[in-house]
Amino acid sequence: MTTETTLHQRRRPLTPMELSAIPWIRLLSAEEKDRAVEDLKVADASPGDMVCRTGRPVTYWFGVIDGLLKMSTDNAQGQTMTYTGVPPGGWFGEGTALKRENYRYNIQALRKSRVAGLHIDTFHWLLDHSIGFNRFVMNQLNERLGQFIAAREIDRMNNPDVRVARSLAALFNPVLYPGVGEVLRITQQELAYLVGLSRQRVNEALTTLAEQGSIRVEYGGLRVLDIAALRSQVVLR
DNA sequence: TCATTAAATTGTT
DNA sequence: AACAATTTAATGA
Repeated sequence: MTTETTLHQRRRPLTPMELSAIPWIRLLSAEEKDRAVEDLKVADASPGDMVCRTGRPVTYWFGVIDGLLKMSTDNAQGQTMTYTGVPPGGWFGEGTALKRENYRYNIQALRKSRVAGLHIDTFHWLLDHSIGFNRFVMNQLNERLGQFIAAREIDRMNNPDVRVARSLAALFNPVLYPGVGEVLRITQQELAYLVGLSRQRVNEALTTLAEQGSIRVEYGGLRVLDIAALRSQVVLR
């Protein structure tokens, strides 16, 4: 089930195409950019691969170039709690990286993904030198706070259609996940894992949302037509 | 490039 | 959980 392959193997430098998928690069000065690019590494993760584990010391600040990751923790009872999915353009772990603590969650690939890593020392160097980078991180922290508050609401809702809608709205967040365009590449099975519902129920919810005109269901992905409608889903019955 | 085949994903029960 | 239908990806001429 859980492959032990980690990012520490199979690391390689970035291609120009991959660099363009990193949202904060453009905010740096030439000197800062050189330093960041020199340090950046990418690795391919297969489904089930752990990108980082709870309790491990932070060595990298991670971002998703392509694919889909899952952020979760295991509670005392041994049950896995999934917090959110991380689609392309998403960067995470800055909270723990700031404090040089240990990772507080597991990050696992849901599908074949390409993950970038910036060493924590370079992360701190950028914080010390780049205003643009600071702005990015601050914005990121603020946006994520809003998302986690929204996530609490989602958890307290029992209506599956609304849960799916709100979770989707979160994944389509353009600030946190600028790599996601009009179409989010995600299978209904993957969404089911993230939301904690059966694939059948997710399929039903997606059909309902499509009928309402807020999304369009496509093979291997979902197209957003009305993000506001997704966010403001109300429990109807 | 095209046709065939295998694999993945979806829709439904 | 199982199944058929549909779409995409892979293969090889």
